[in-house]
Amino acid sequence: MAIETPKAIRGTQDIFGAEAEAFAHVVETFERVRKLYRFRRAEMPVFEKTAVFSRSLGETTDVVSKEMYSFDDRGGESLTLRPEFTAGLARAFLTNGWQQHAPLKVATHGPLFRYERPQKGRYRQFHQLDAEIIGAAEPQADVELLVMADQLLHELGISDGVTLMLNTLGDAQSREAWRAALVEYFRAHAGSLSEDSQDRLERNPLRILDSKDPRDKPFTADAPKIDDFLSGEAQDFFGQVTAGLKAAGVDYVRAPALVRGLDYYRHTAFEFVTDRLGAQGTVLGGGRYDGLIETLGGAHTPAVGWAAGIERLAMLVADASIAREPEALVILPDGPSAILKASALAAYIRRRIPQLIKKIDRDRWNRDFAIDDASIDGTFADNDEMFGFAGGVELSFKHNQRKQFDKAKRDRASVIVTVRDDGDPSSRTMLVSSHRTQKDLALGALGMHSLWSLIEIELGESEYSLARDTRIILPE
RNA sequence: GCGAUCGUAGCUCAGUUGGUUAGAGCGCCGGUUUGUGGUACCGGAGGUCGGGGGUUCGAACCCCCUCGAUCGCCCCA
Repeated sequence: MAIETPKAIRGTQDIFGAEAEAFAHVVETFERVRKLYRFRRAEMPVFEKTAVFSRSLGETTDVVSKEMYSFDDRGGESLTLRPEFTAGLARAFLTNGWQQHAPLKVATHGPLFRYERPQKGRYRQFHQLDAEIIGAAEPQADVELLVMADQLLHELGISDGVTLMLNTLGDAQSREAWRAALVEYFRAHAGSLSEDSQDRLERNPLRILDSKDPRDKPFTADAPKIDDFLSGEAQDFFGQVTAGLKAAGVDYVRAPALVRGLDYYRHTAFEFVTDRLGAQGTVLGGGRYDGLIETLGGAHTPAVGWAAGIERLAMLVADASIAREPEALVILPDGPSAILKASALAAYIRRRIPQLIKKIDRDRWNRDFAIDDASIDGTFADNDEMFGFAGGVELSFKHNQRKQFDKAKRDRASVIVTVRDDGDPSSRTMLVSSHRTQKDLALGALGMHSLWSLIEIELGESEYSLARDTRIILPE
């Protein structure tokens, strides 16, 4: 009887290789930018009491009413796997006395769970980056978050084709008045609306504006505009947000129909949208949620935040082939007698490389900046590559020599070093086809190839003497 | 939750009026050759044709159910 291999759960993914590199690249870039903007790091549990989400998101929202992974634990308590970050973060803010840090700039990332129909860029276990400012009513907080999001996309190299869609929902009064006007307006045309929109009329009338159904289009154009219902304060607030964006040089498009799905949003609402991911075009979205903390029993605490889908960002990164698997220097023991020597060499190089990189960076720094301050403007761009080193040393231990060599090439080795035992007159080093392009080399990129040159010099006449008999095999 | 397309070796796929032991490339394992490893060649392992049921003398190919993926709707990151 054959043993059946259990299958992965629907909507989950196993990420590997280039995709995993892209995923990690997104997270690493986020961490760097988050520190740059001085957002503090937080980690929260993956599950909470169900009430944390049902109360803050709104009972009637799709997320709460049909997409949550909820279950009773052994004590009979209803728990839920987090479908989003904000509610759990708000709960943590209240239960840990984080109020003392307000306005608190926090960031986190990790897995979230939603029972939805899987599609490209949409999974049941998915991952988000998240940034929030809790306890700040100032529009400058909204601006800070948006500028940070914009920089993140730029640093990921995927800002082309991504547009910031911006809207305001006004304060609670403005939003309510607008909502009432919309209901009245659409109710007059209810008979002509799509079934979906007739349903939305009761549950979430704002969303009718977003409808893609051609039957709704004629009515959405003439629907009441939020701008006509904004209070003076709400107008002023939005004006300060847009002025802040202009001052920081962040482009946006006013999207009066943009409405976020969750009940807690007020004032600023925004999405960064791309047309390259089909129906899942929203890559980062968020807004202000001044009422949320109160729904969890806290004092009135204004807050803003956004979340971004790591999978979606990673797909854009992969399309732009920005993230590469690290290049390799491969060390092959040439026969069993050379195994120990090869591992000694690998250990030496691996320990030495971080110091060499520091030394190179320091030398370049001195060369570029110490000589002439006036040159600073021009040197930053030139030096982008020097911080991008991603290389590794692979010590091969497969027994078949031929396979070792073939595998090294498949793994895109920049340098292959074979090691033979002492006393073997044919001891030699081989440099095999550098896979870096001419352009990379011309830029003086810090690759495995150039690092190996330094190591060769260091080794000199040592016991390895690997630089002798060097042979270079040119790329095809 | 609704609609559409699809599901054949590890990967990419071929395989129609349903008919003998289901194929290719790449990968994997072994070997030969090449003046020392980028080549070429030989051989081998590996497939419940997503799963279950049905129609039929006989189905990878037809029908039903089911699971999964993809695309769209809904919703959202």
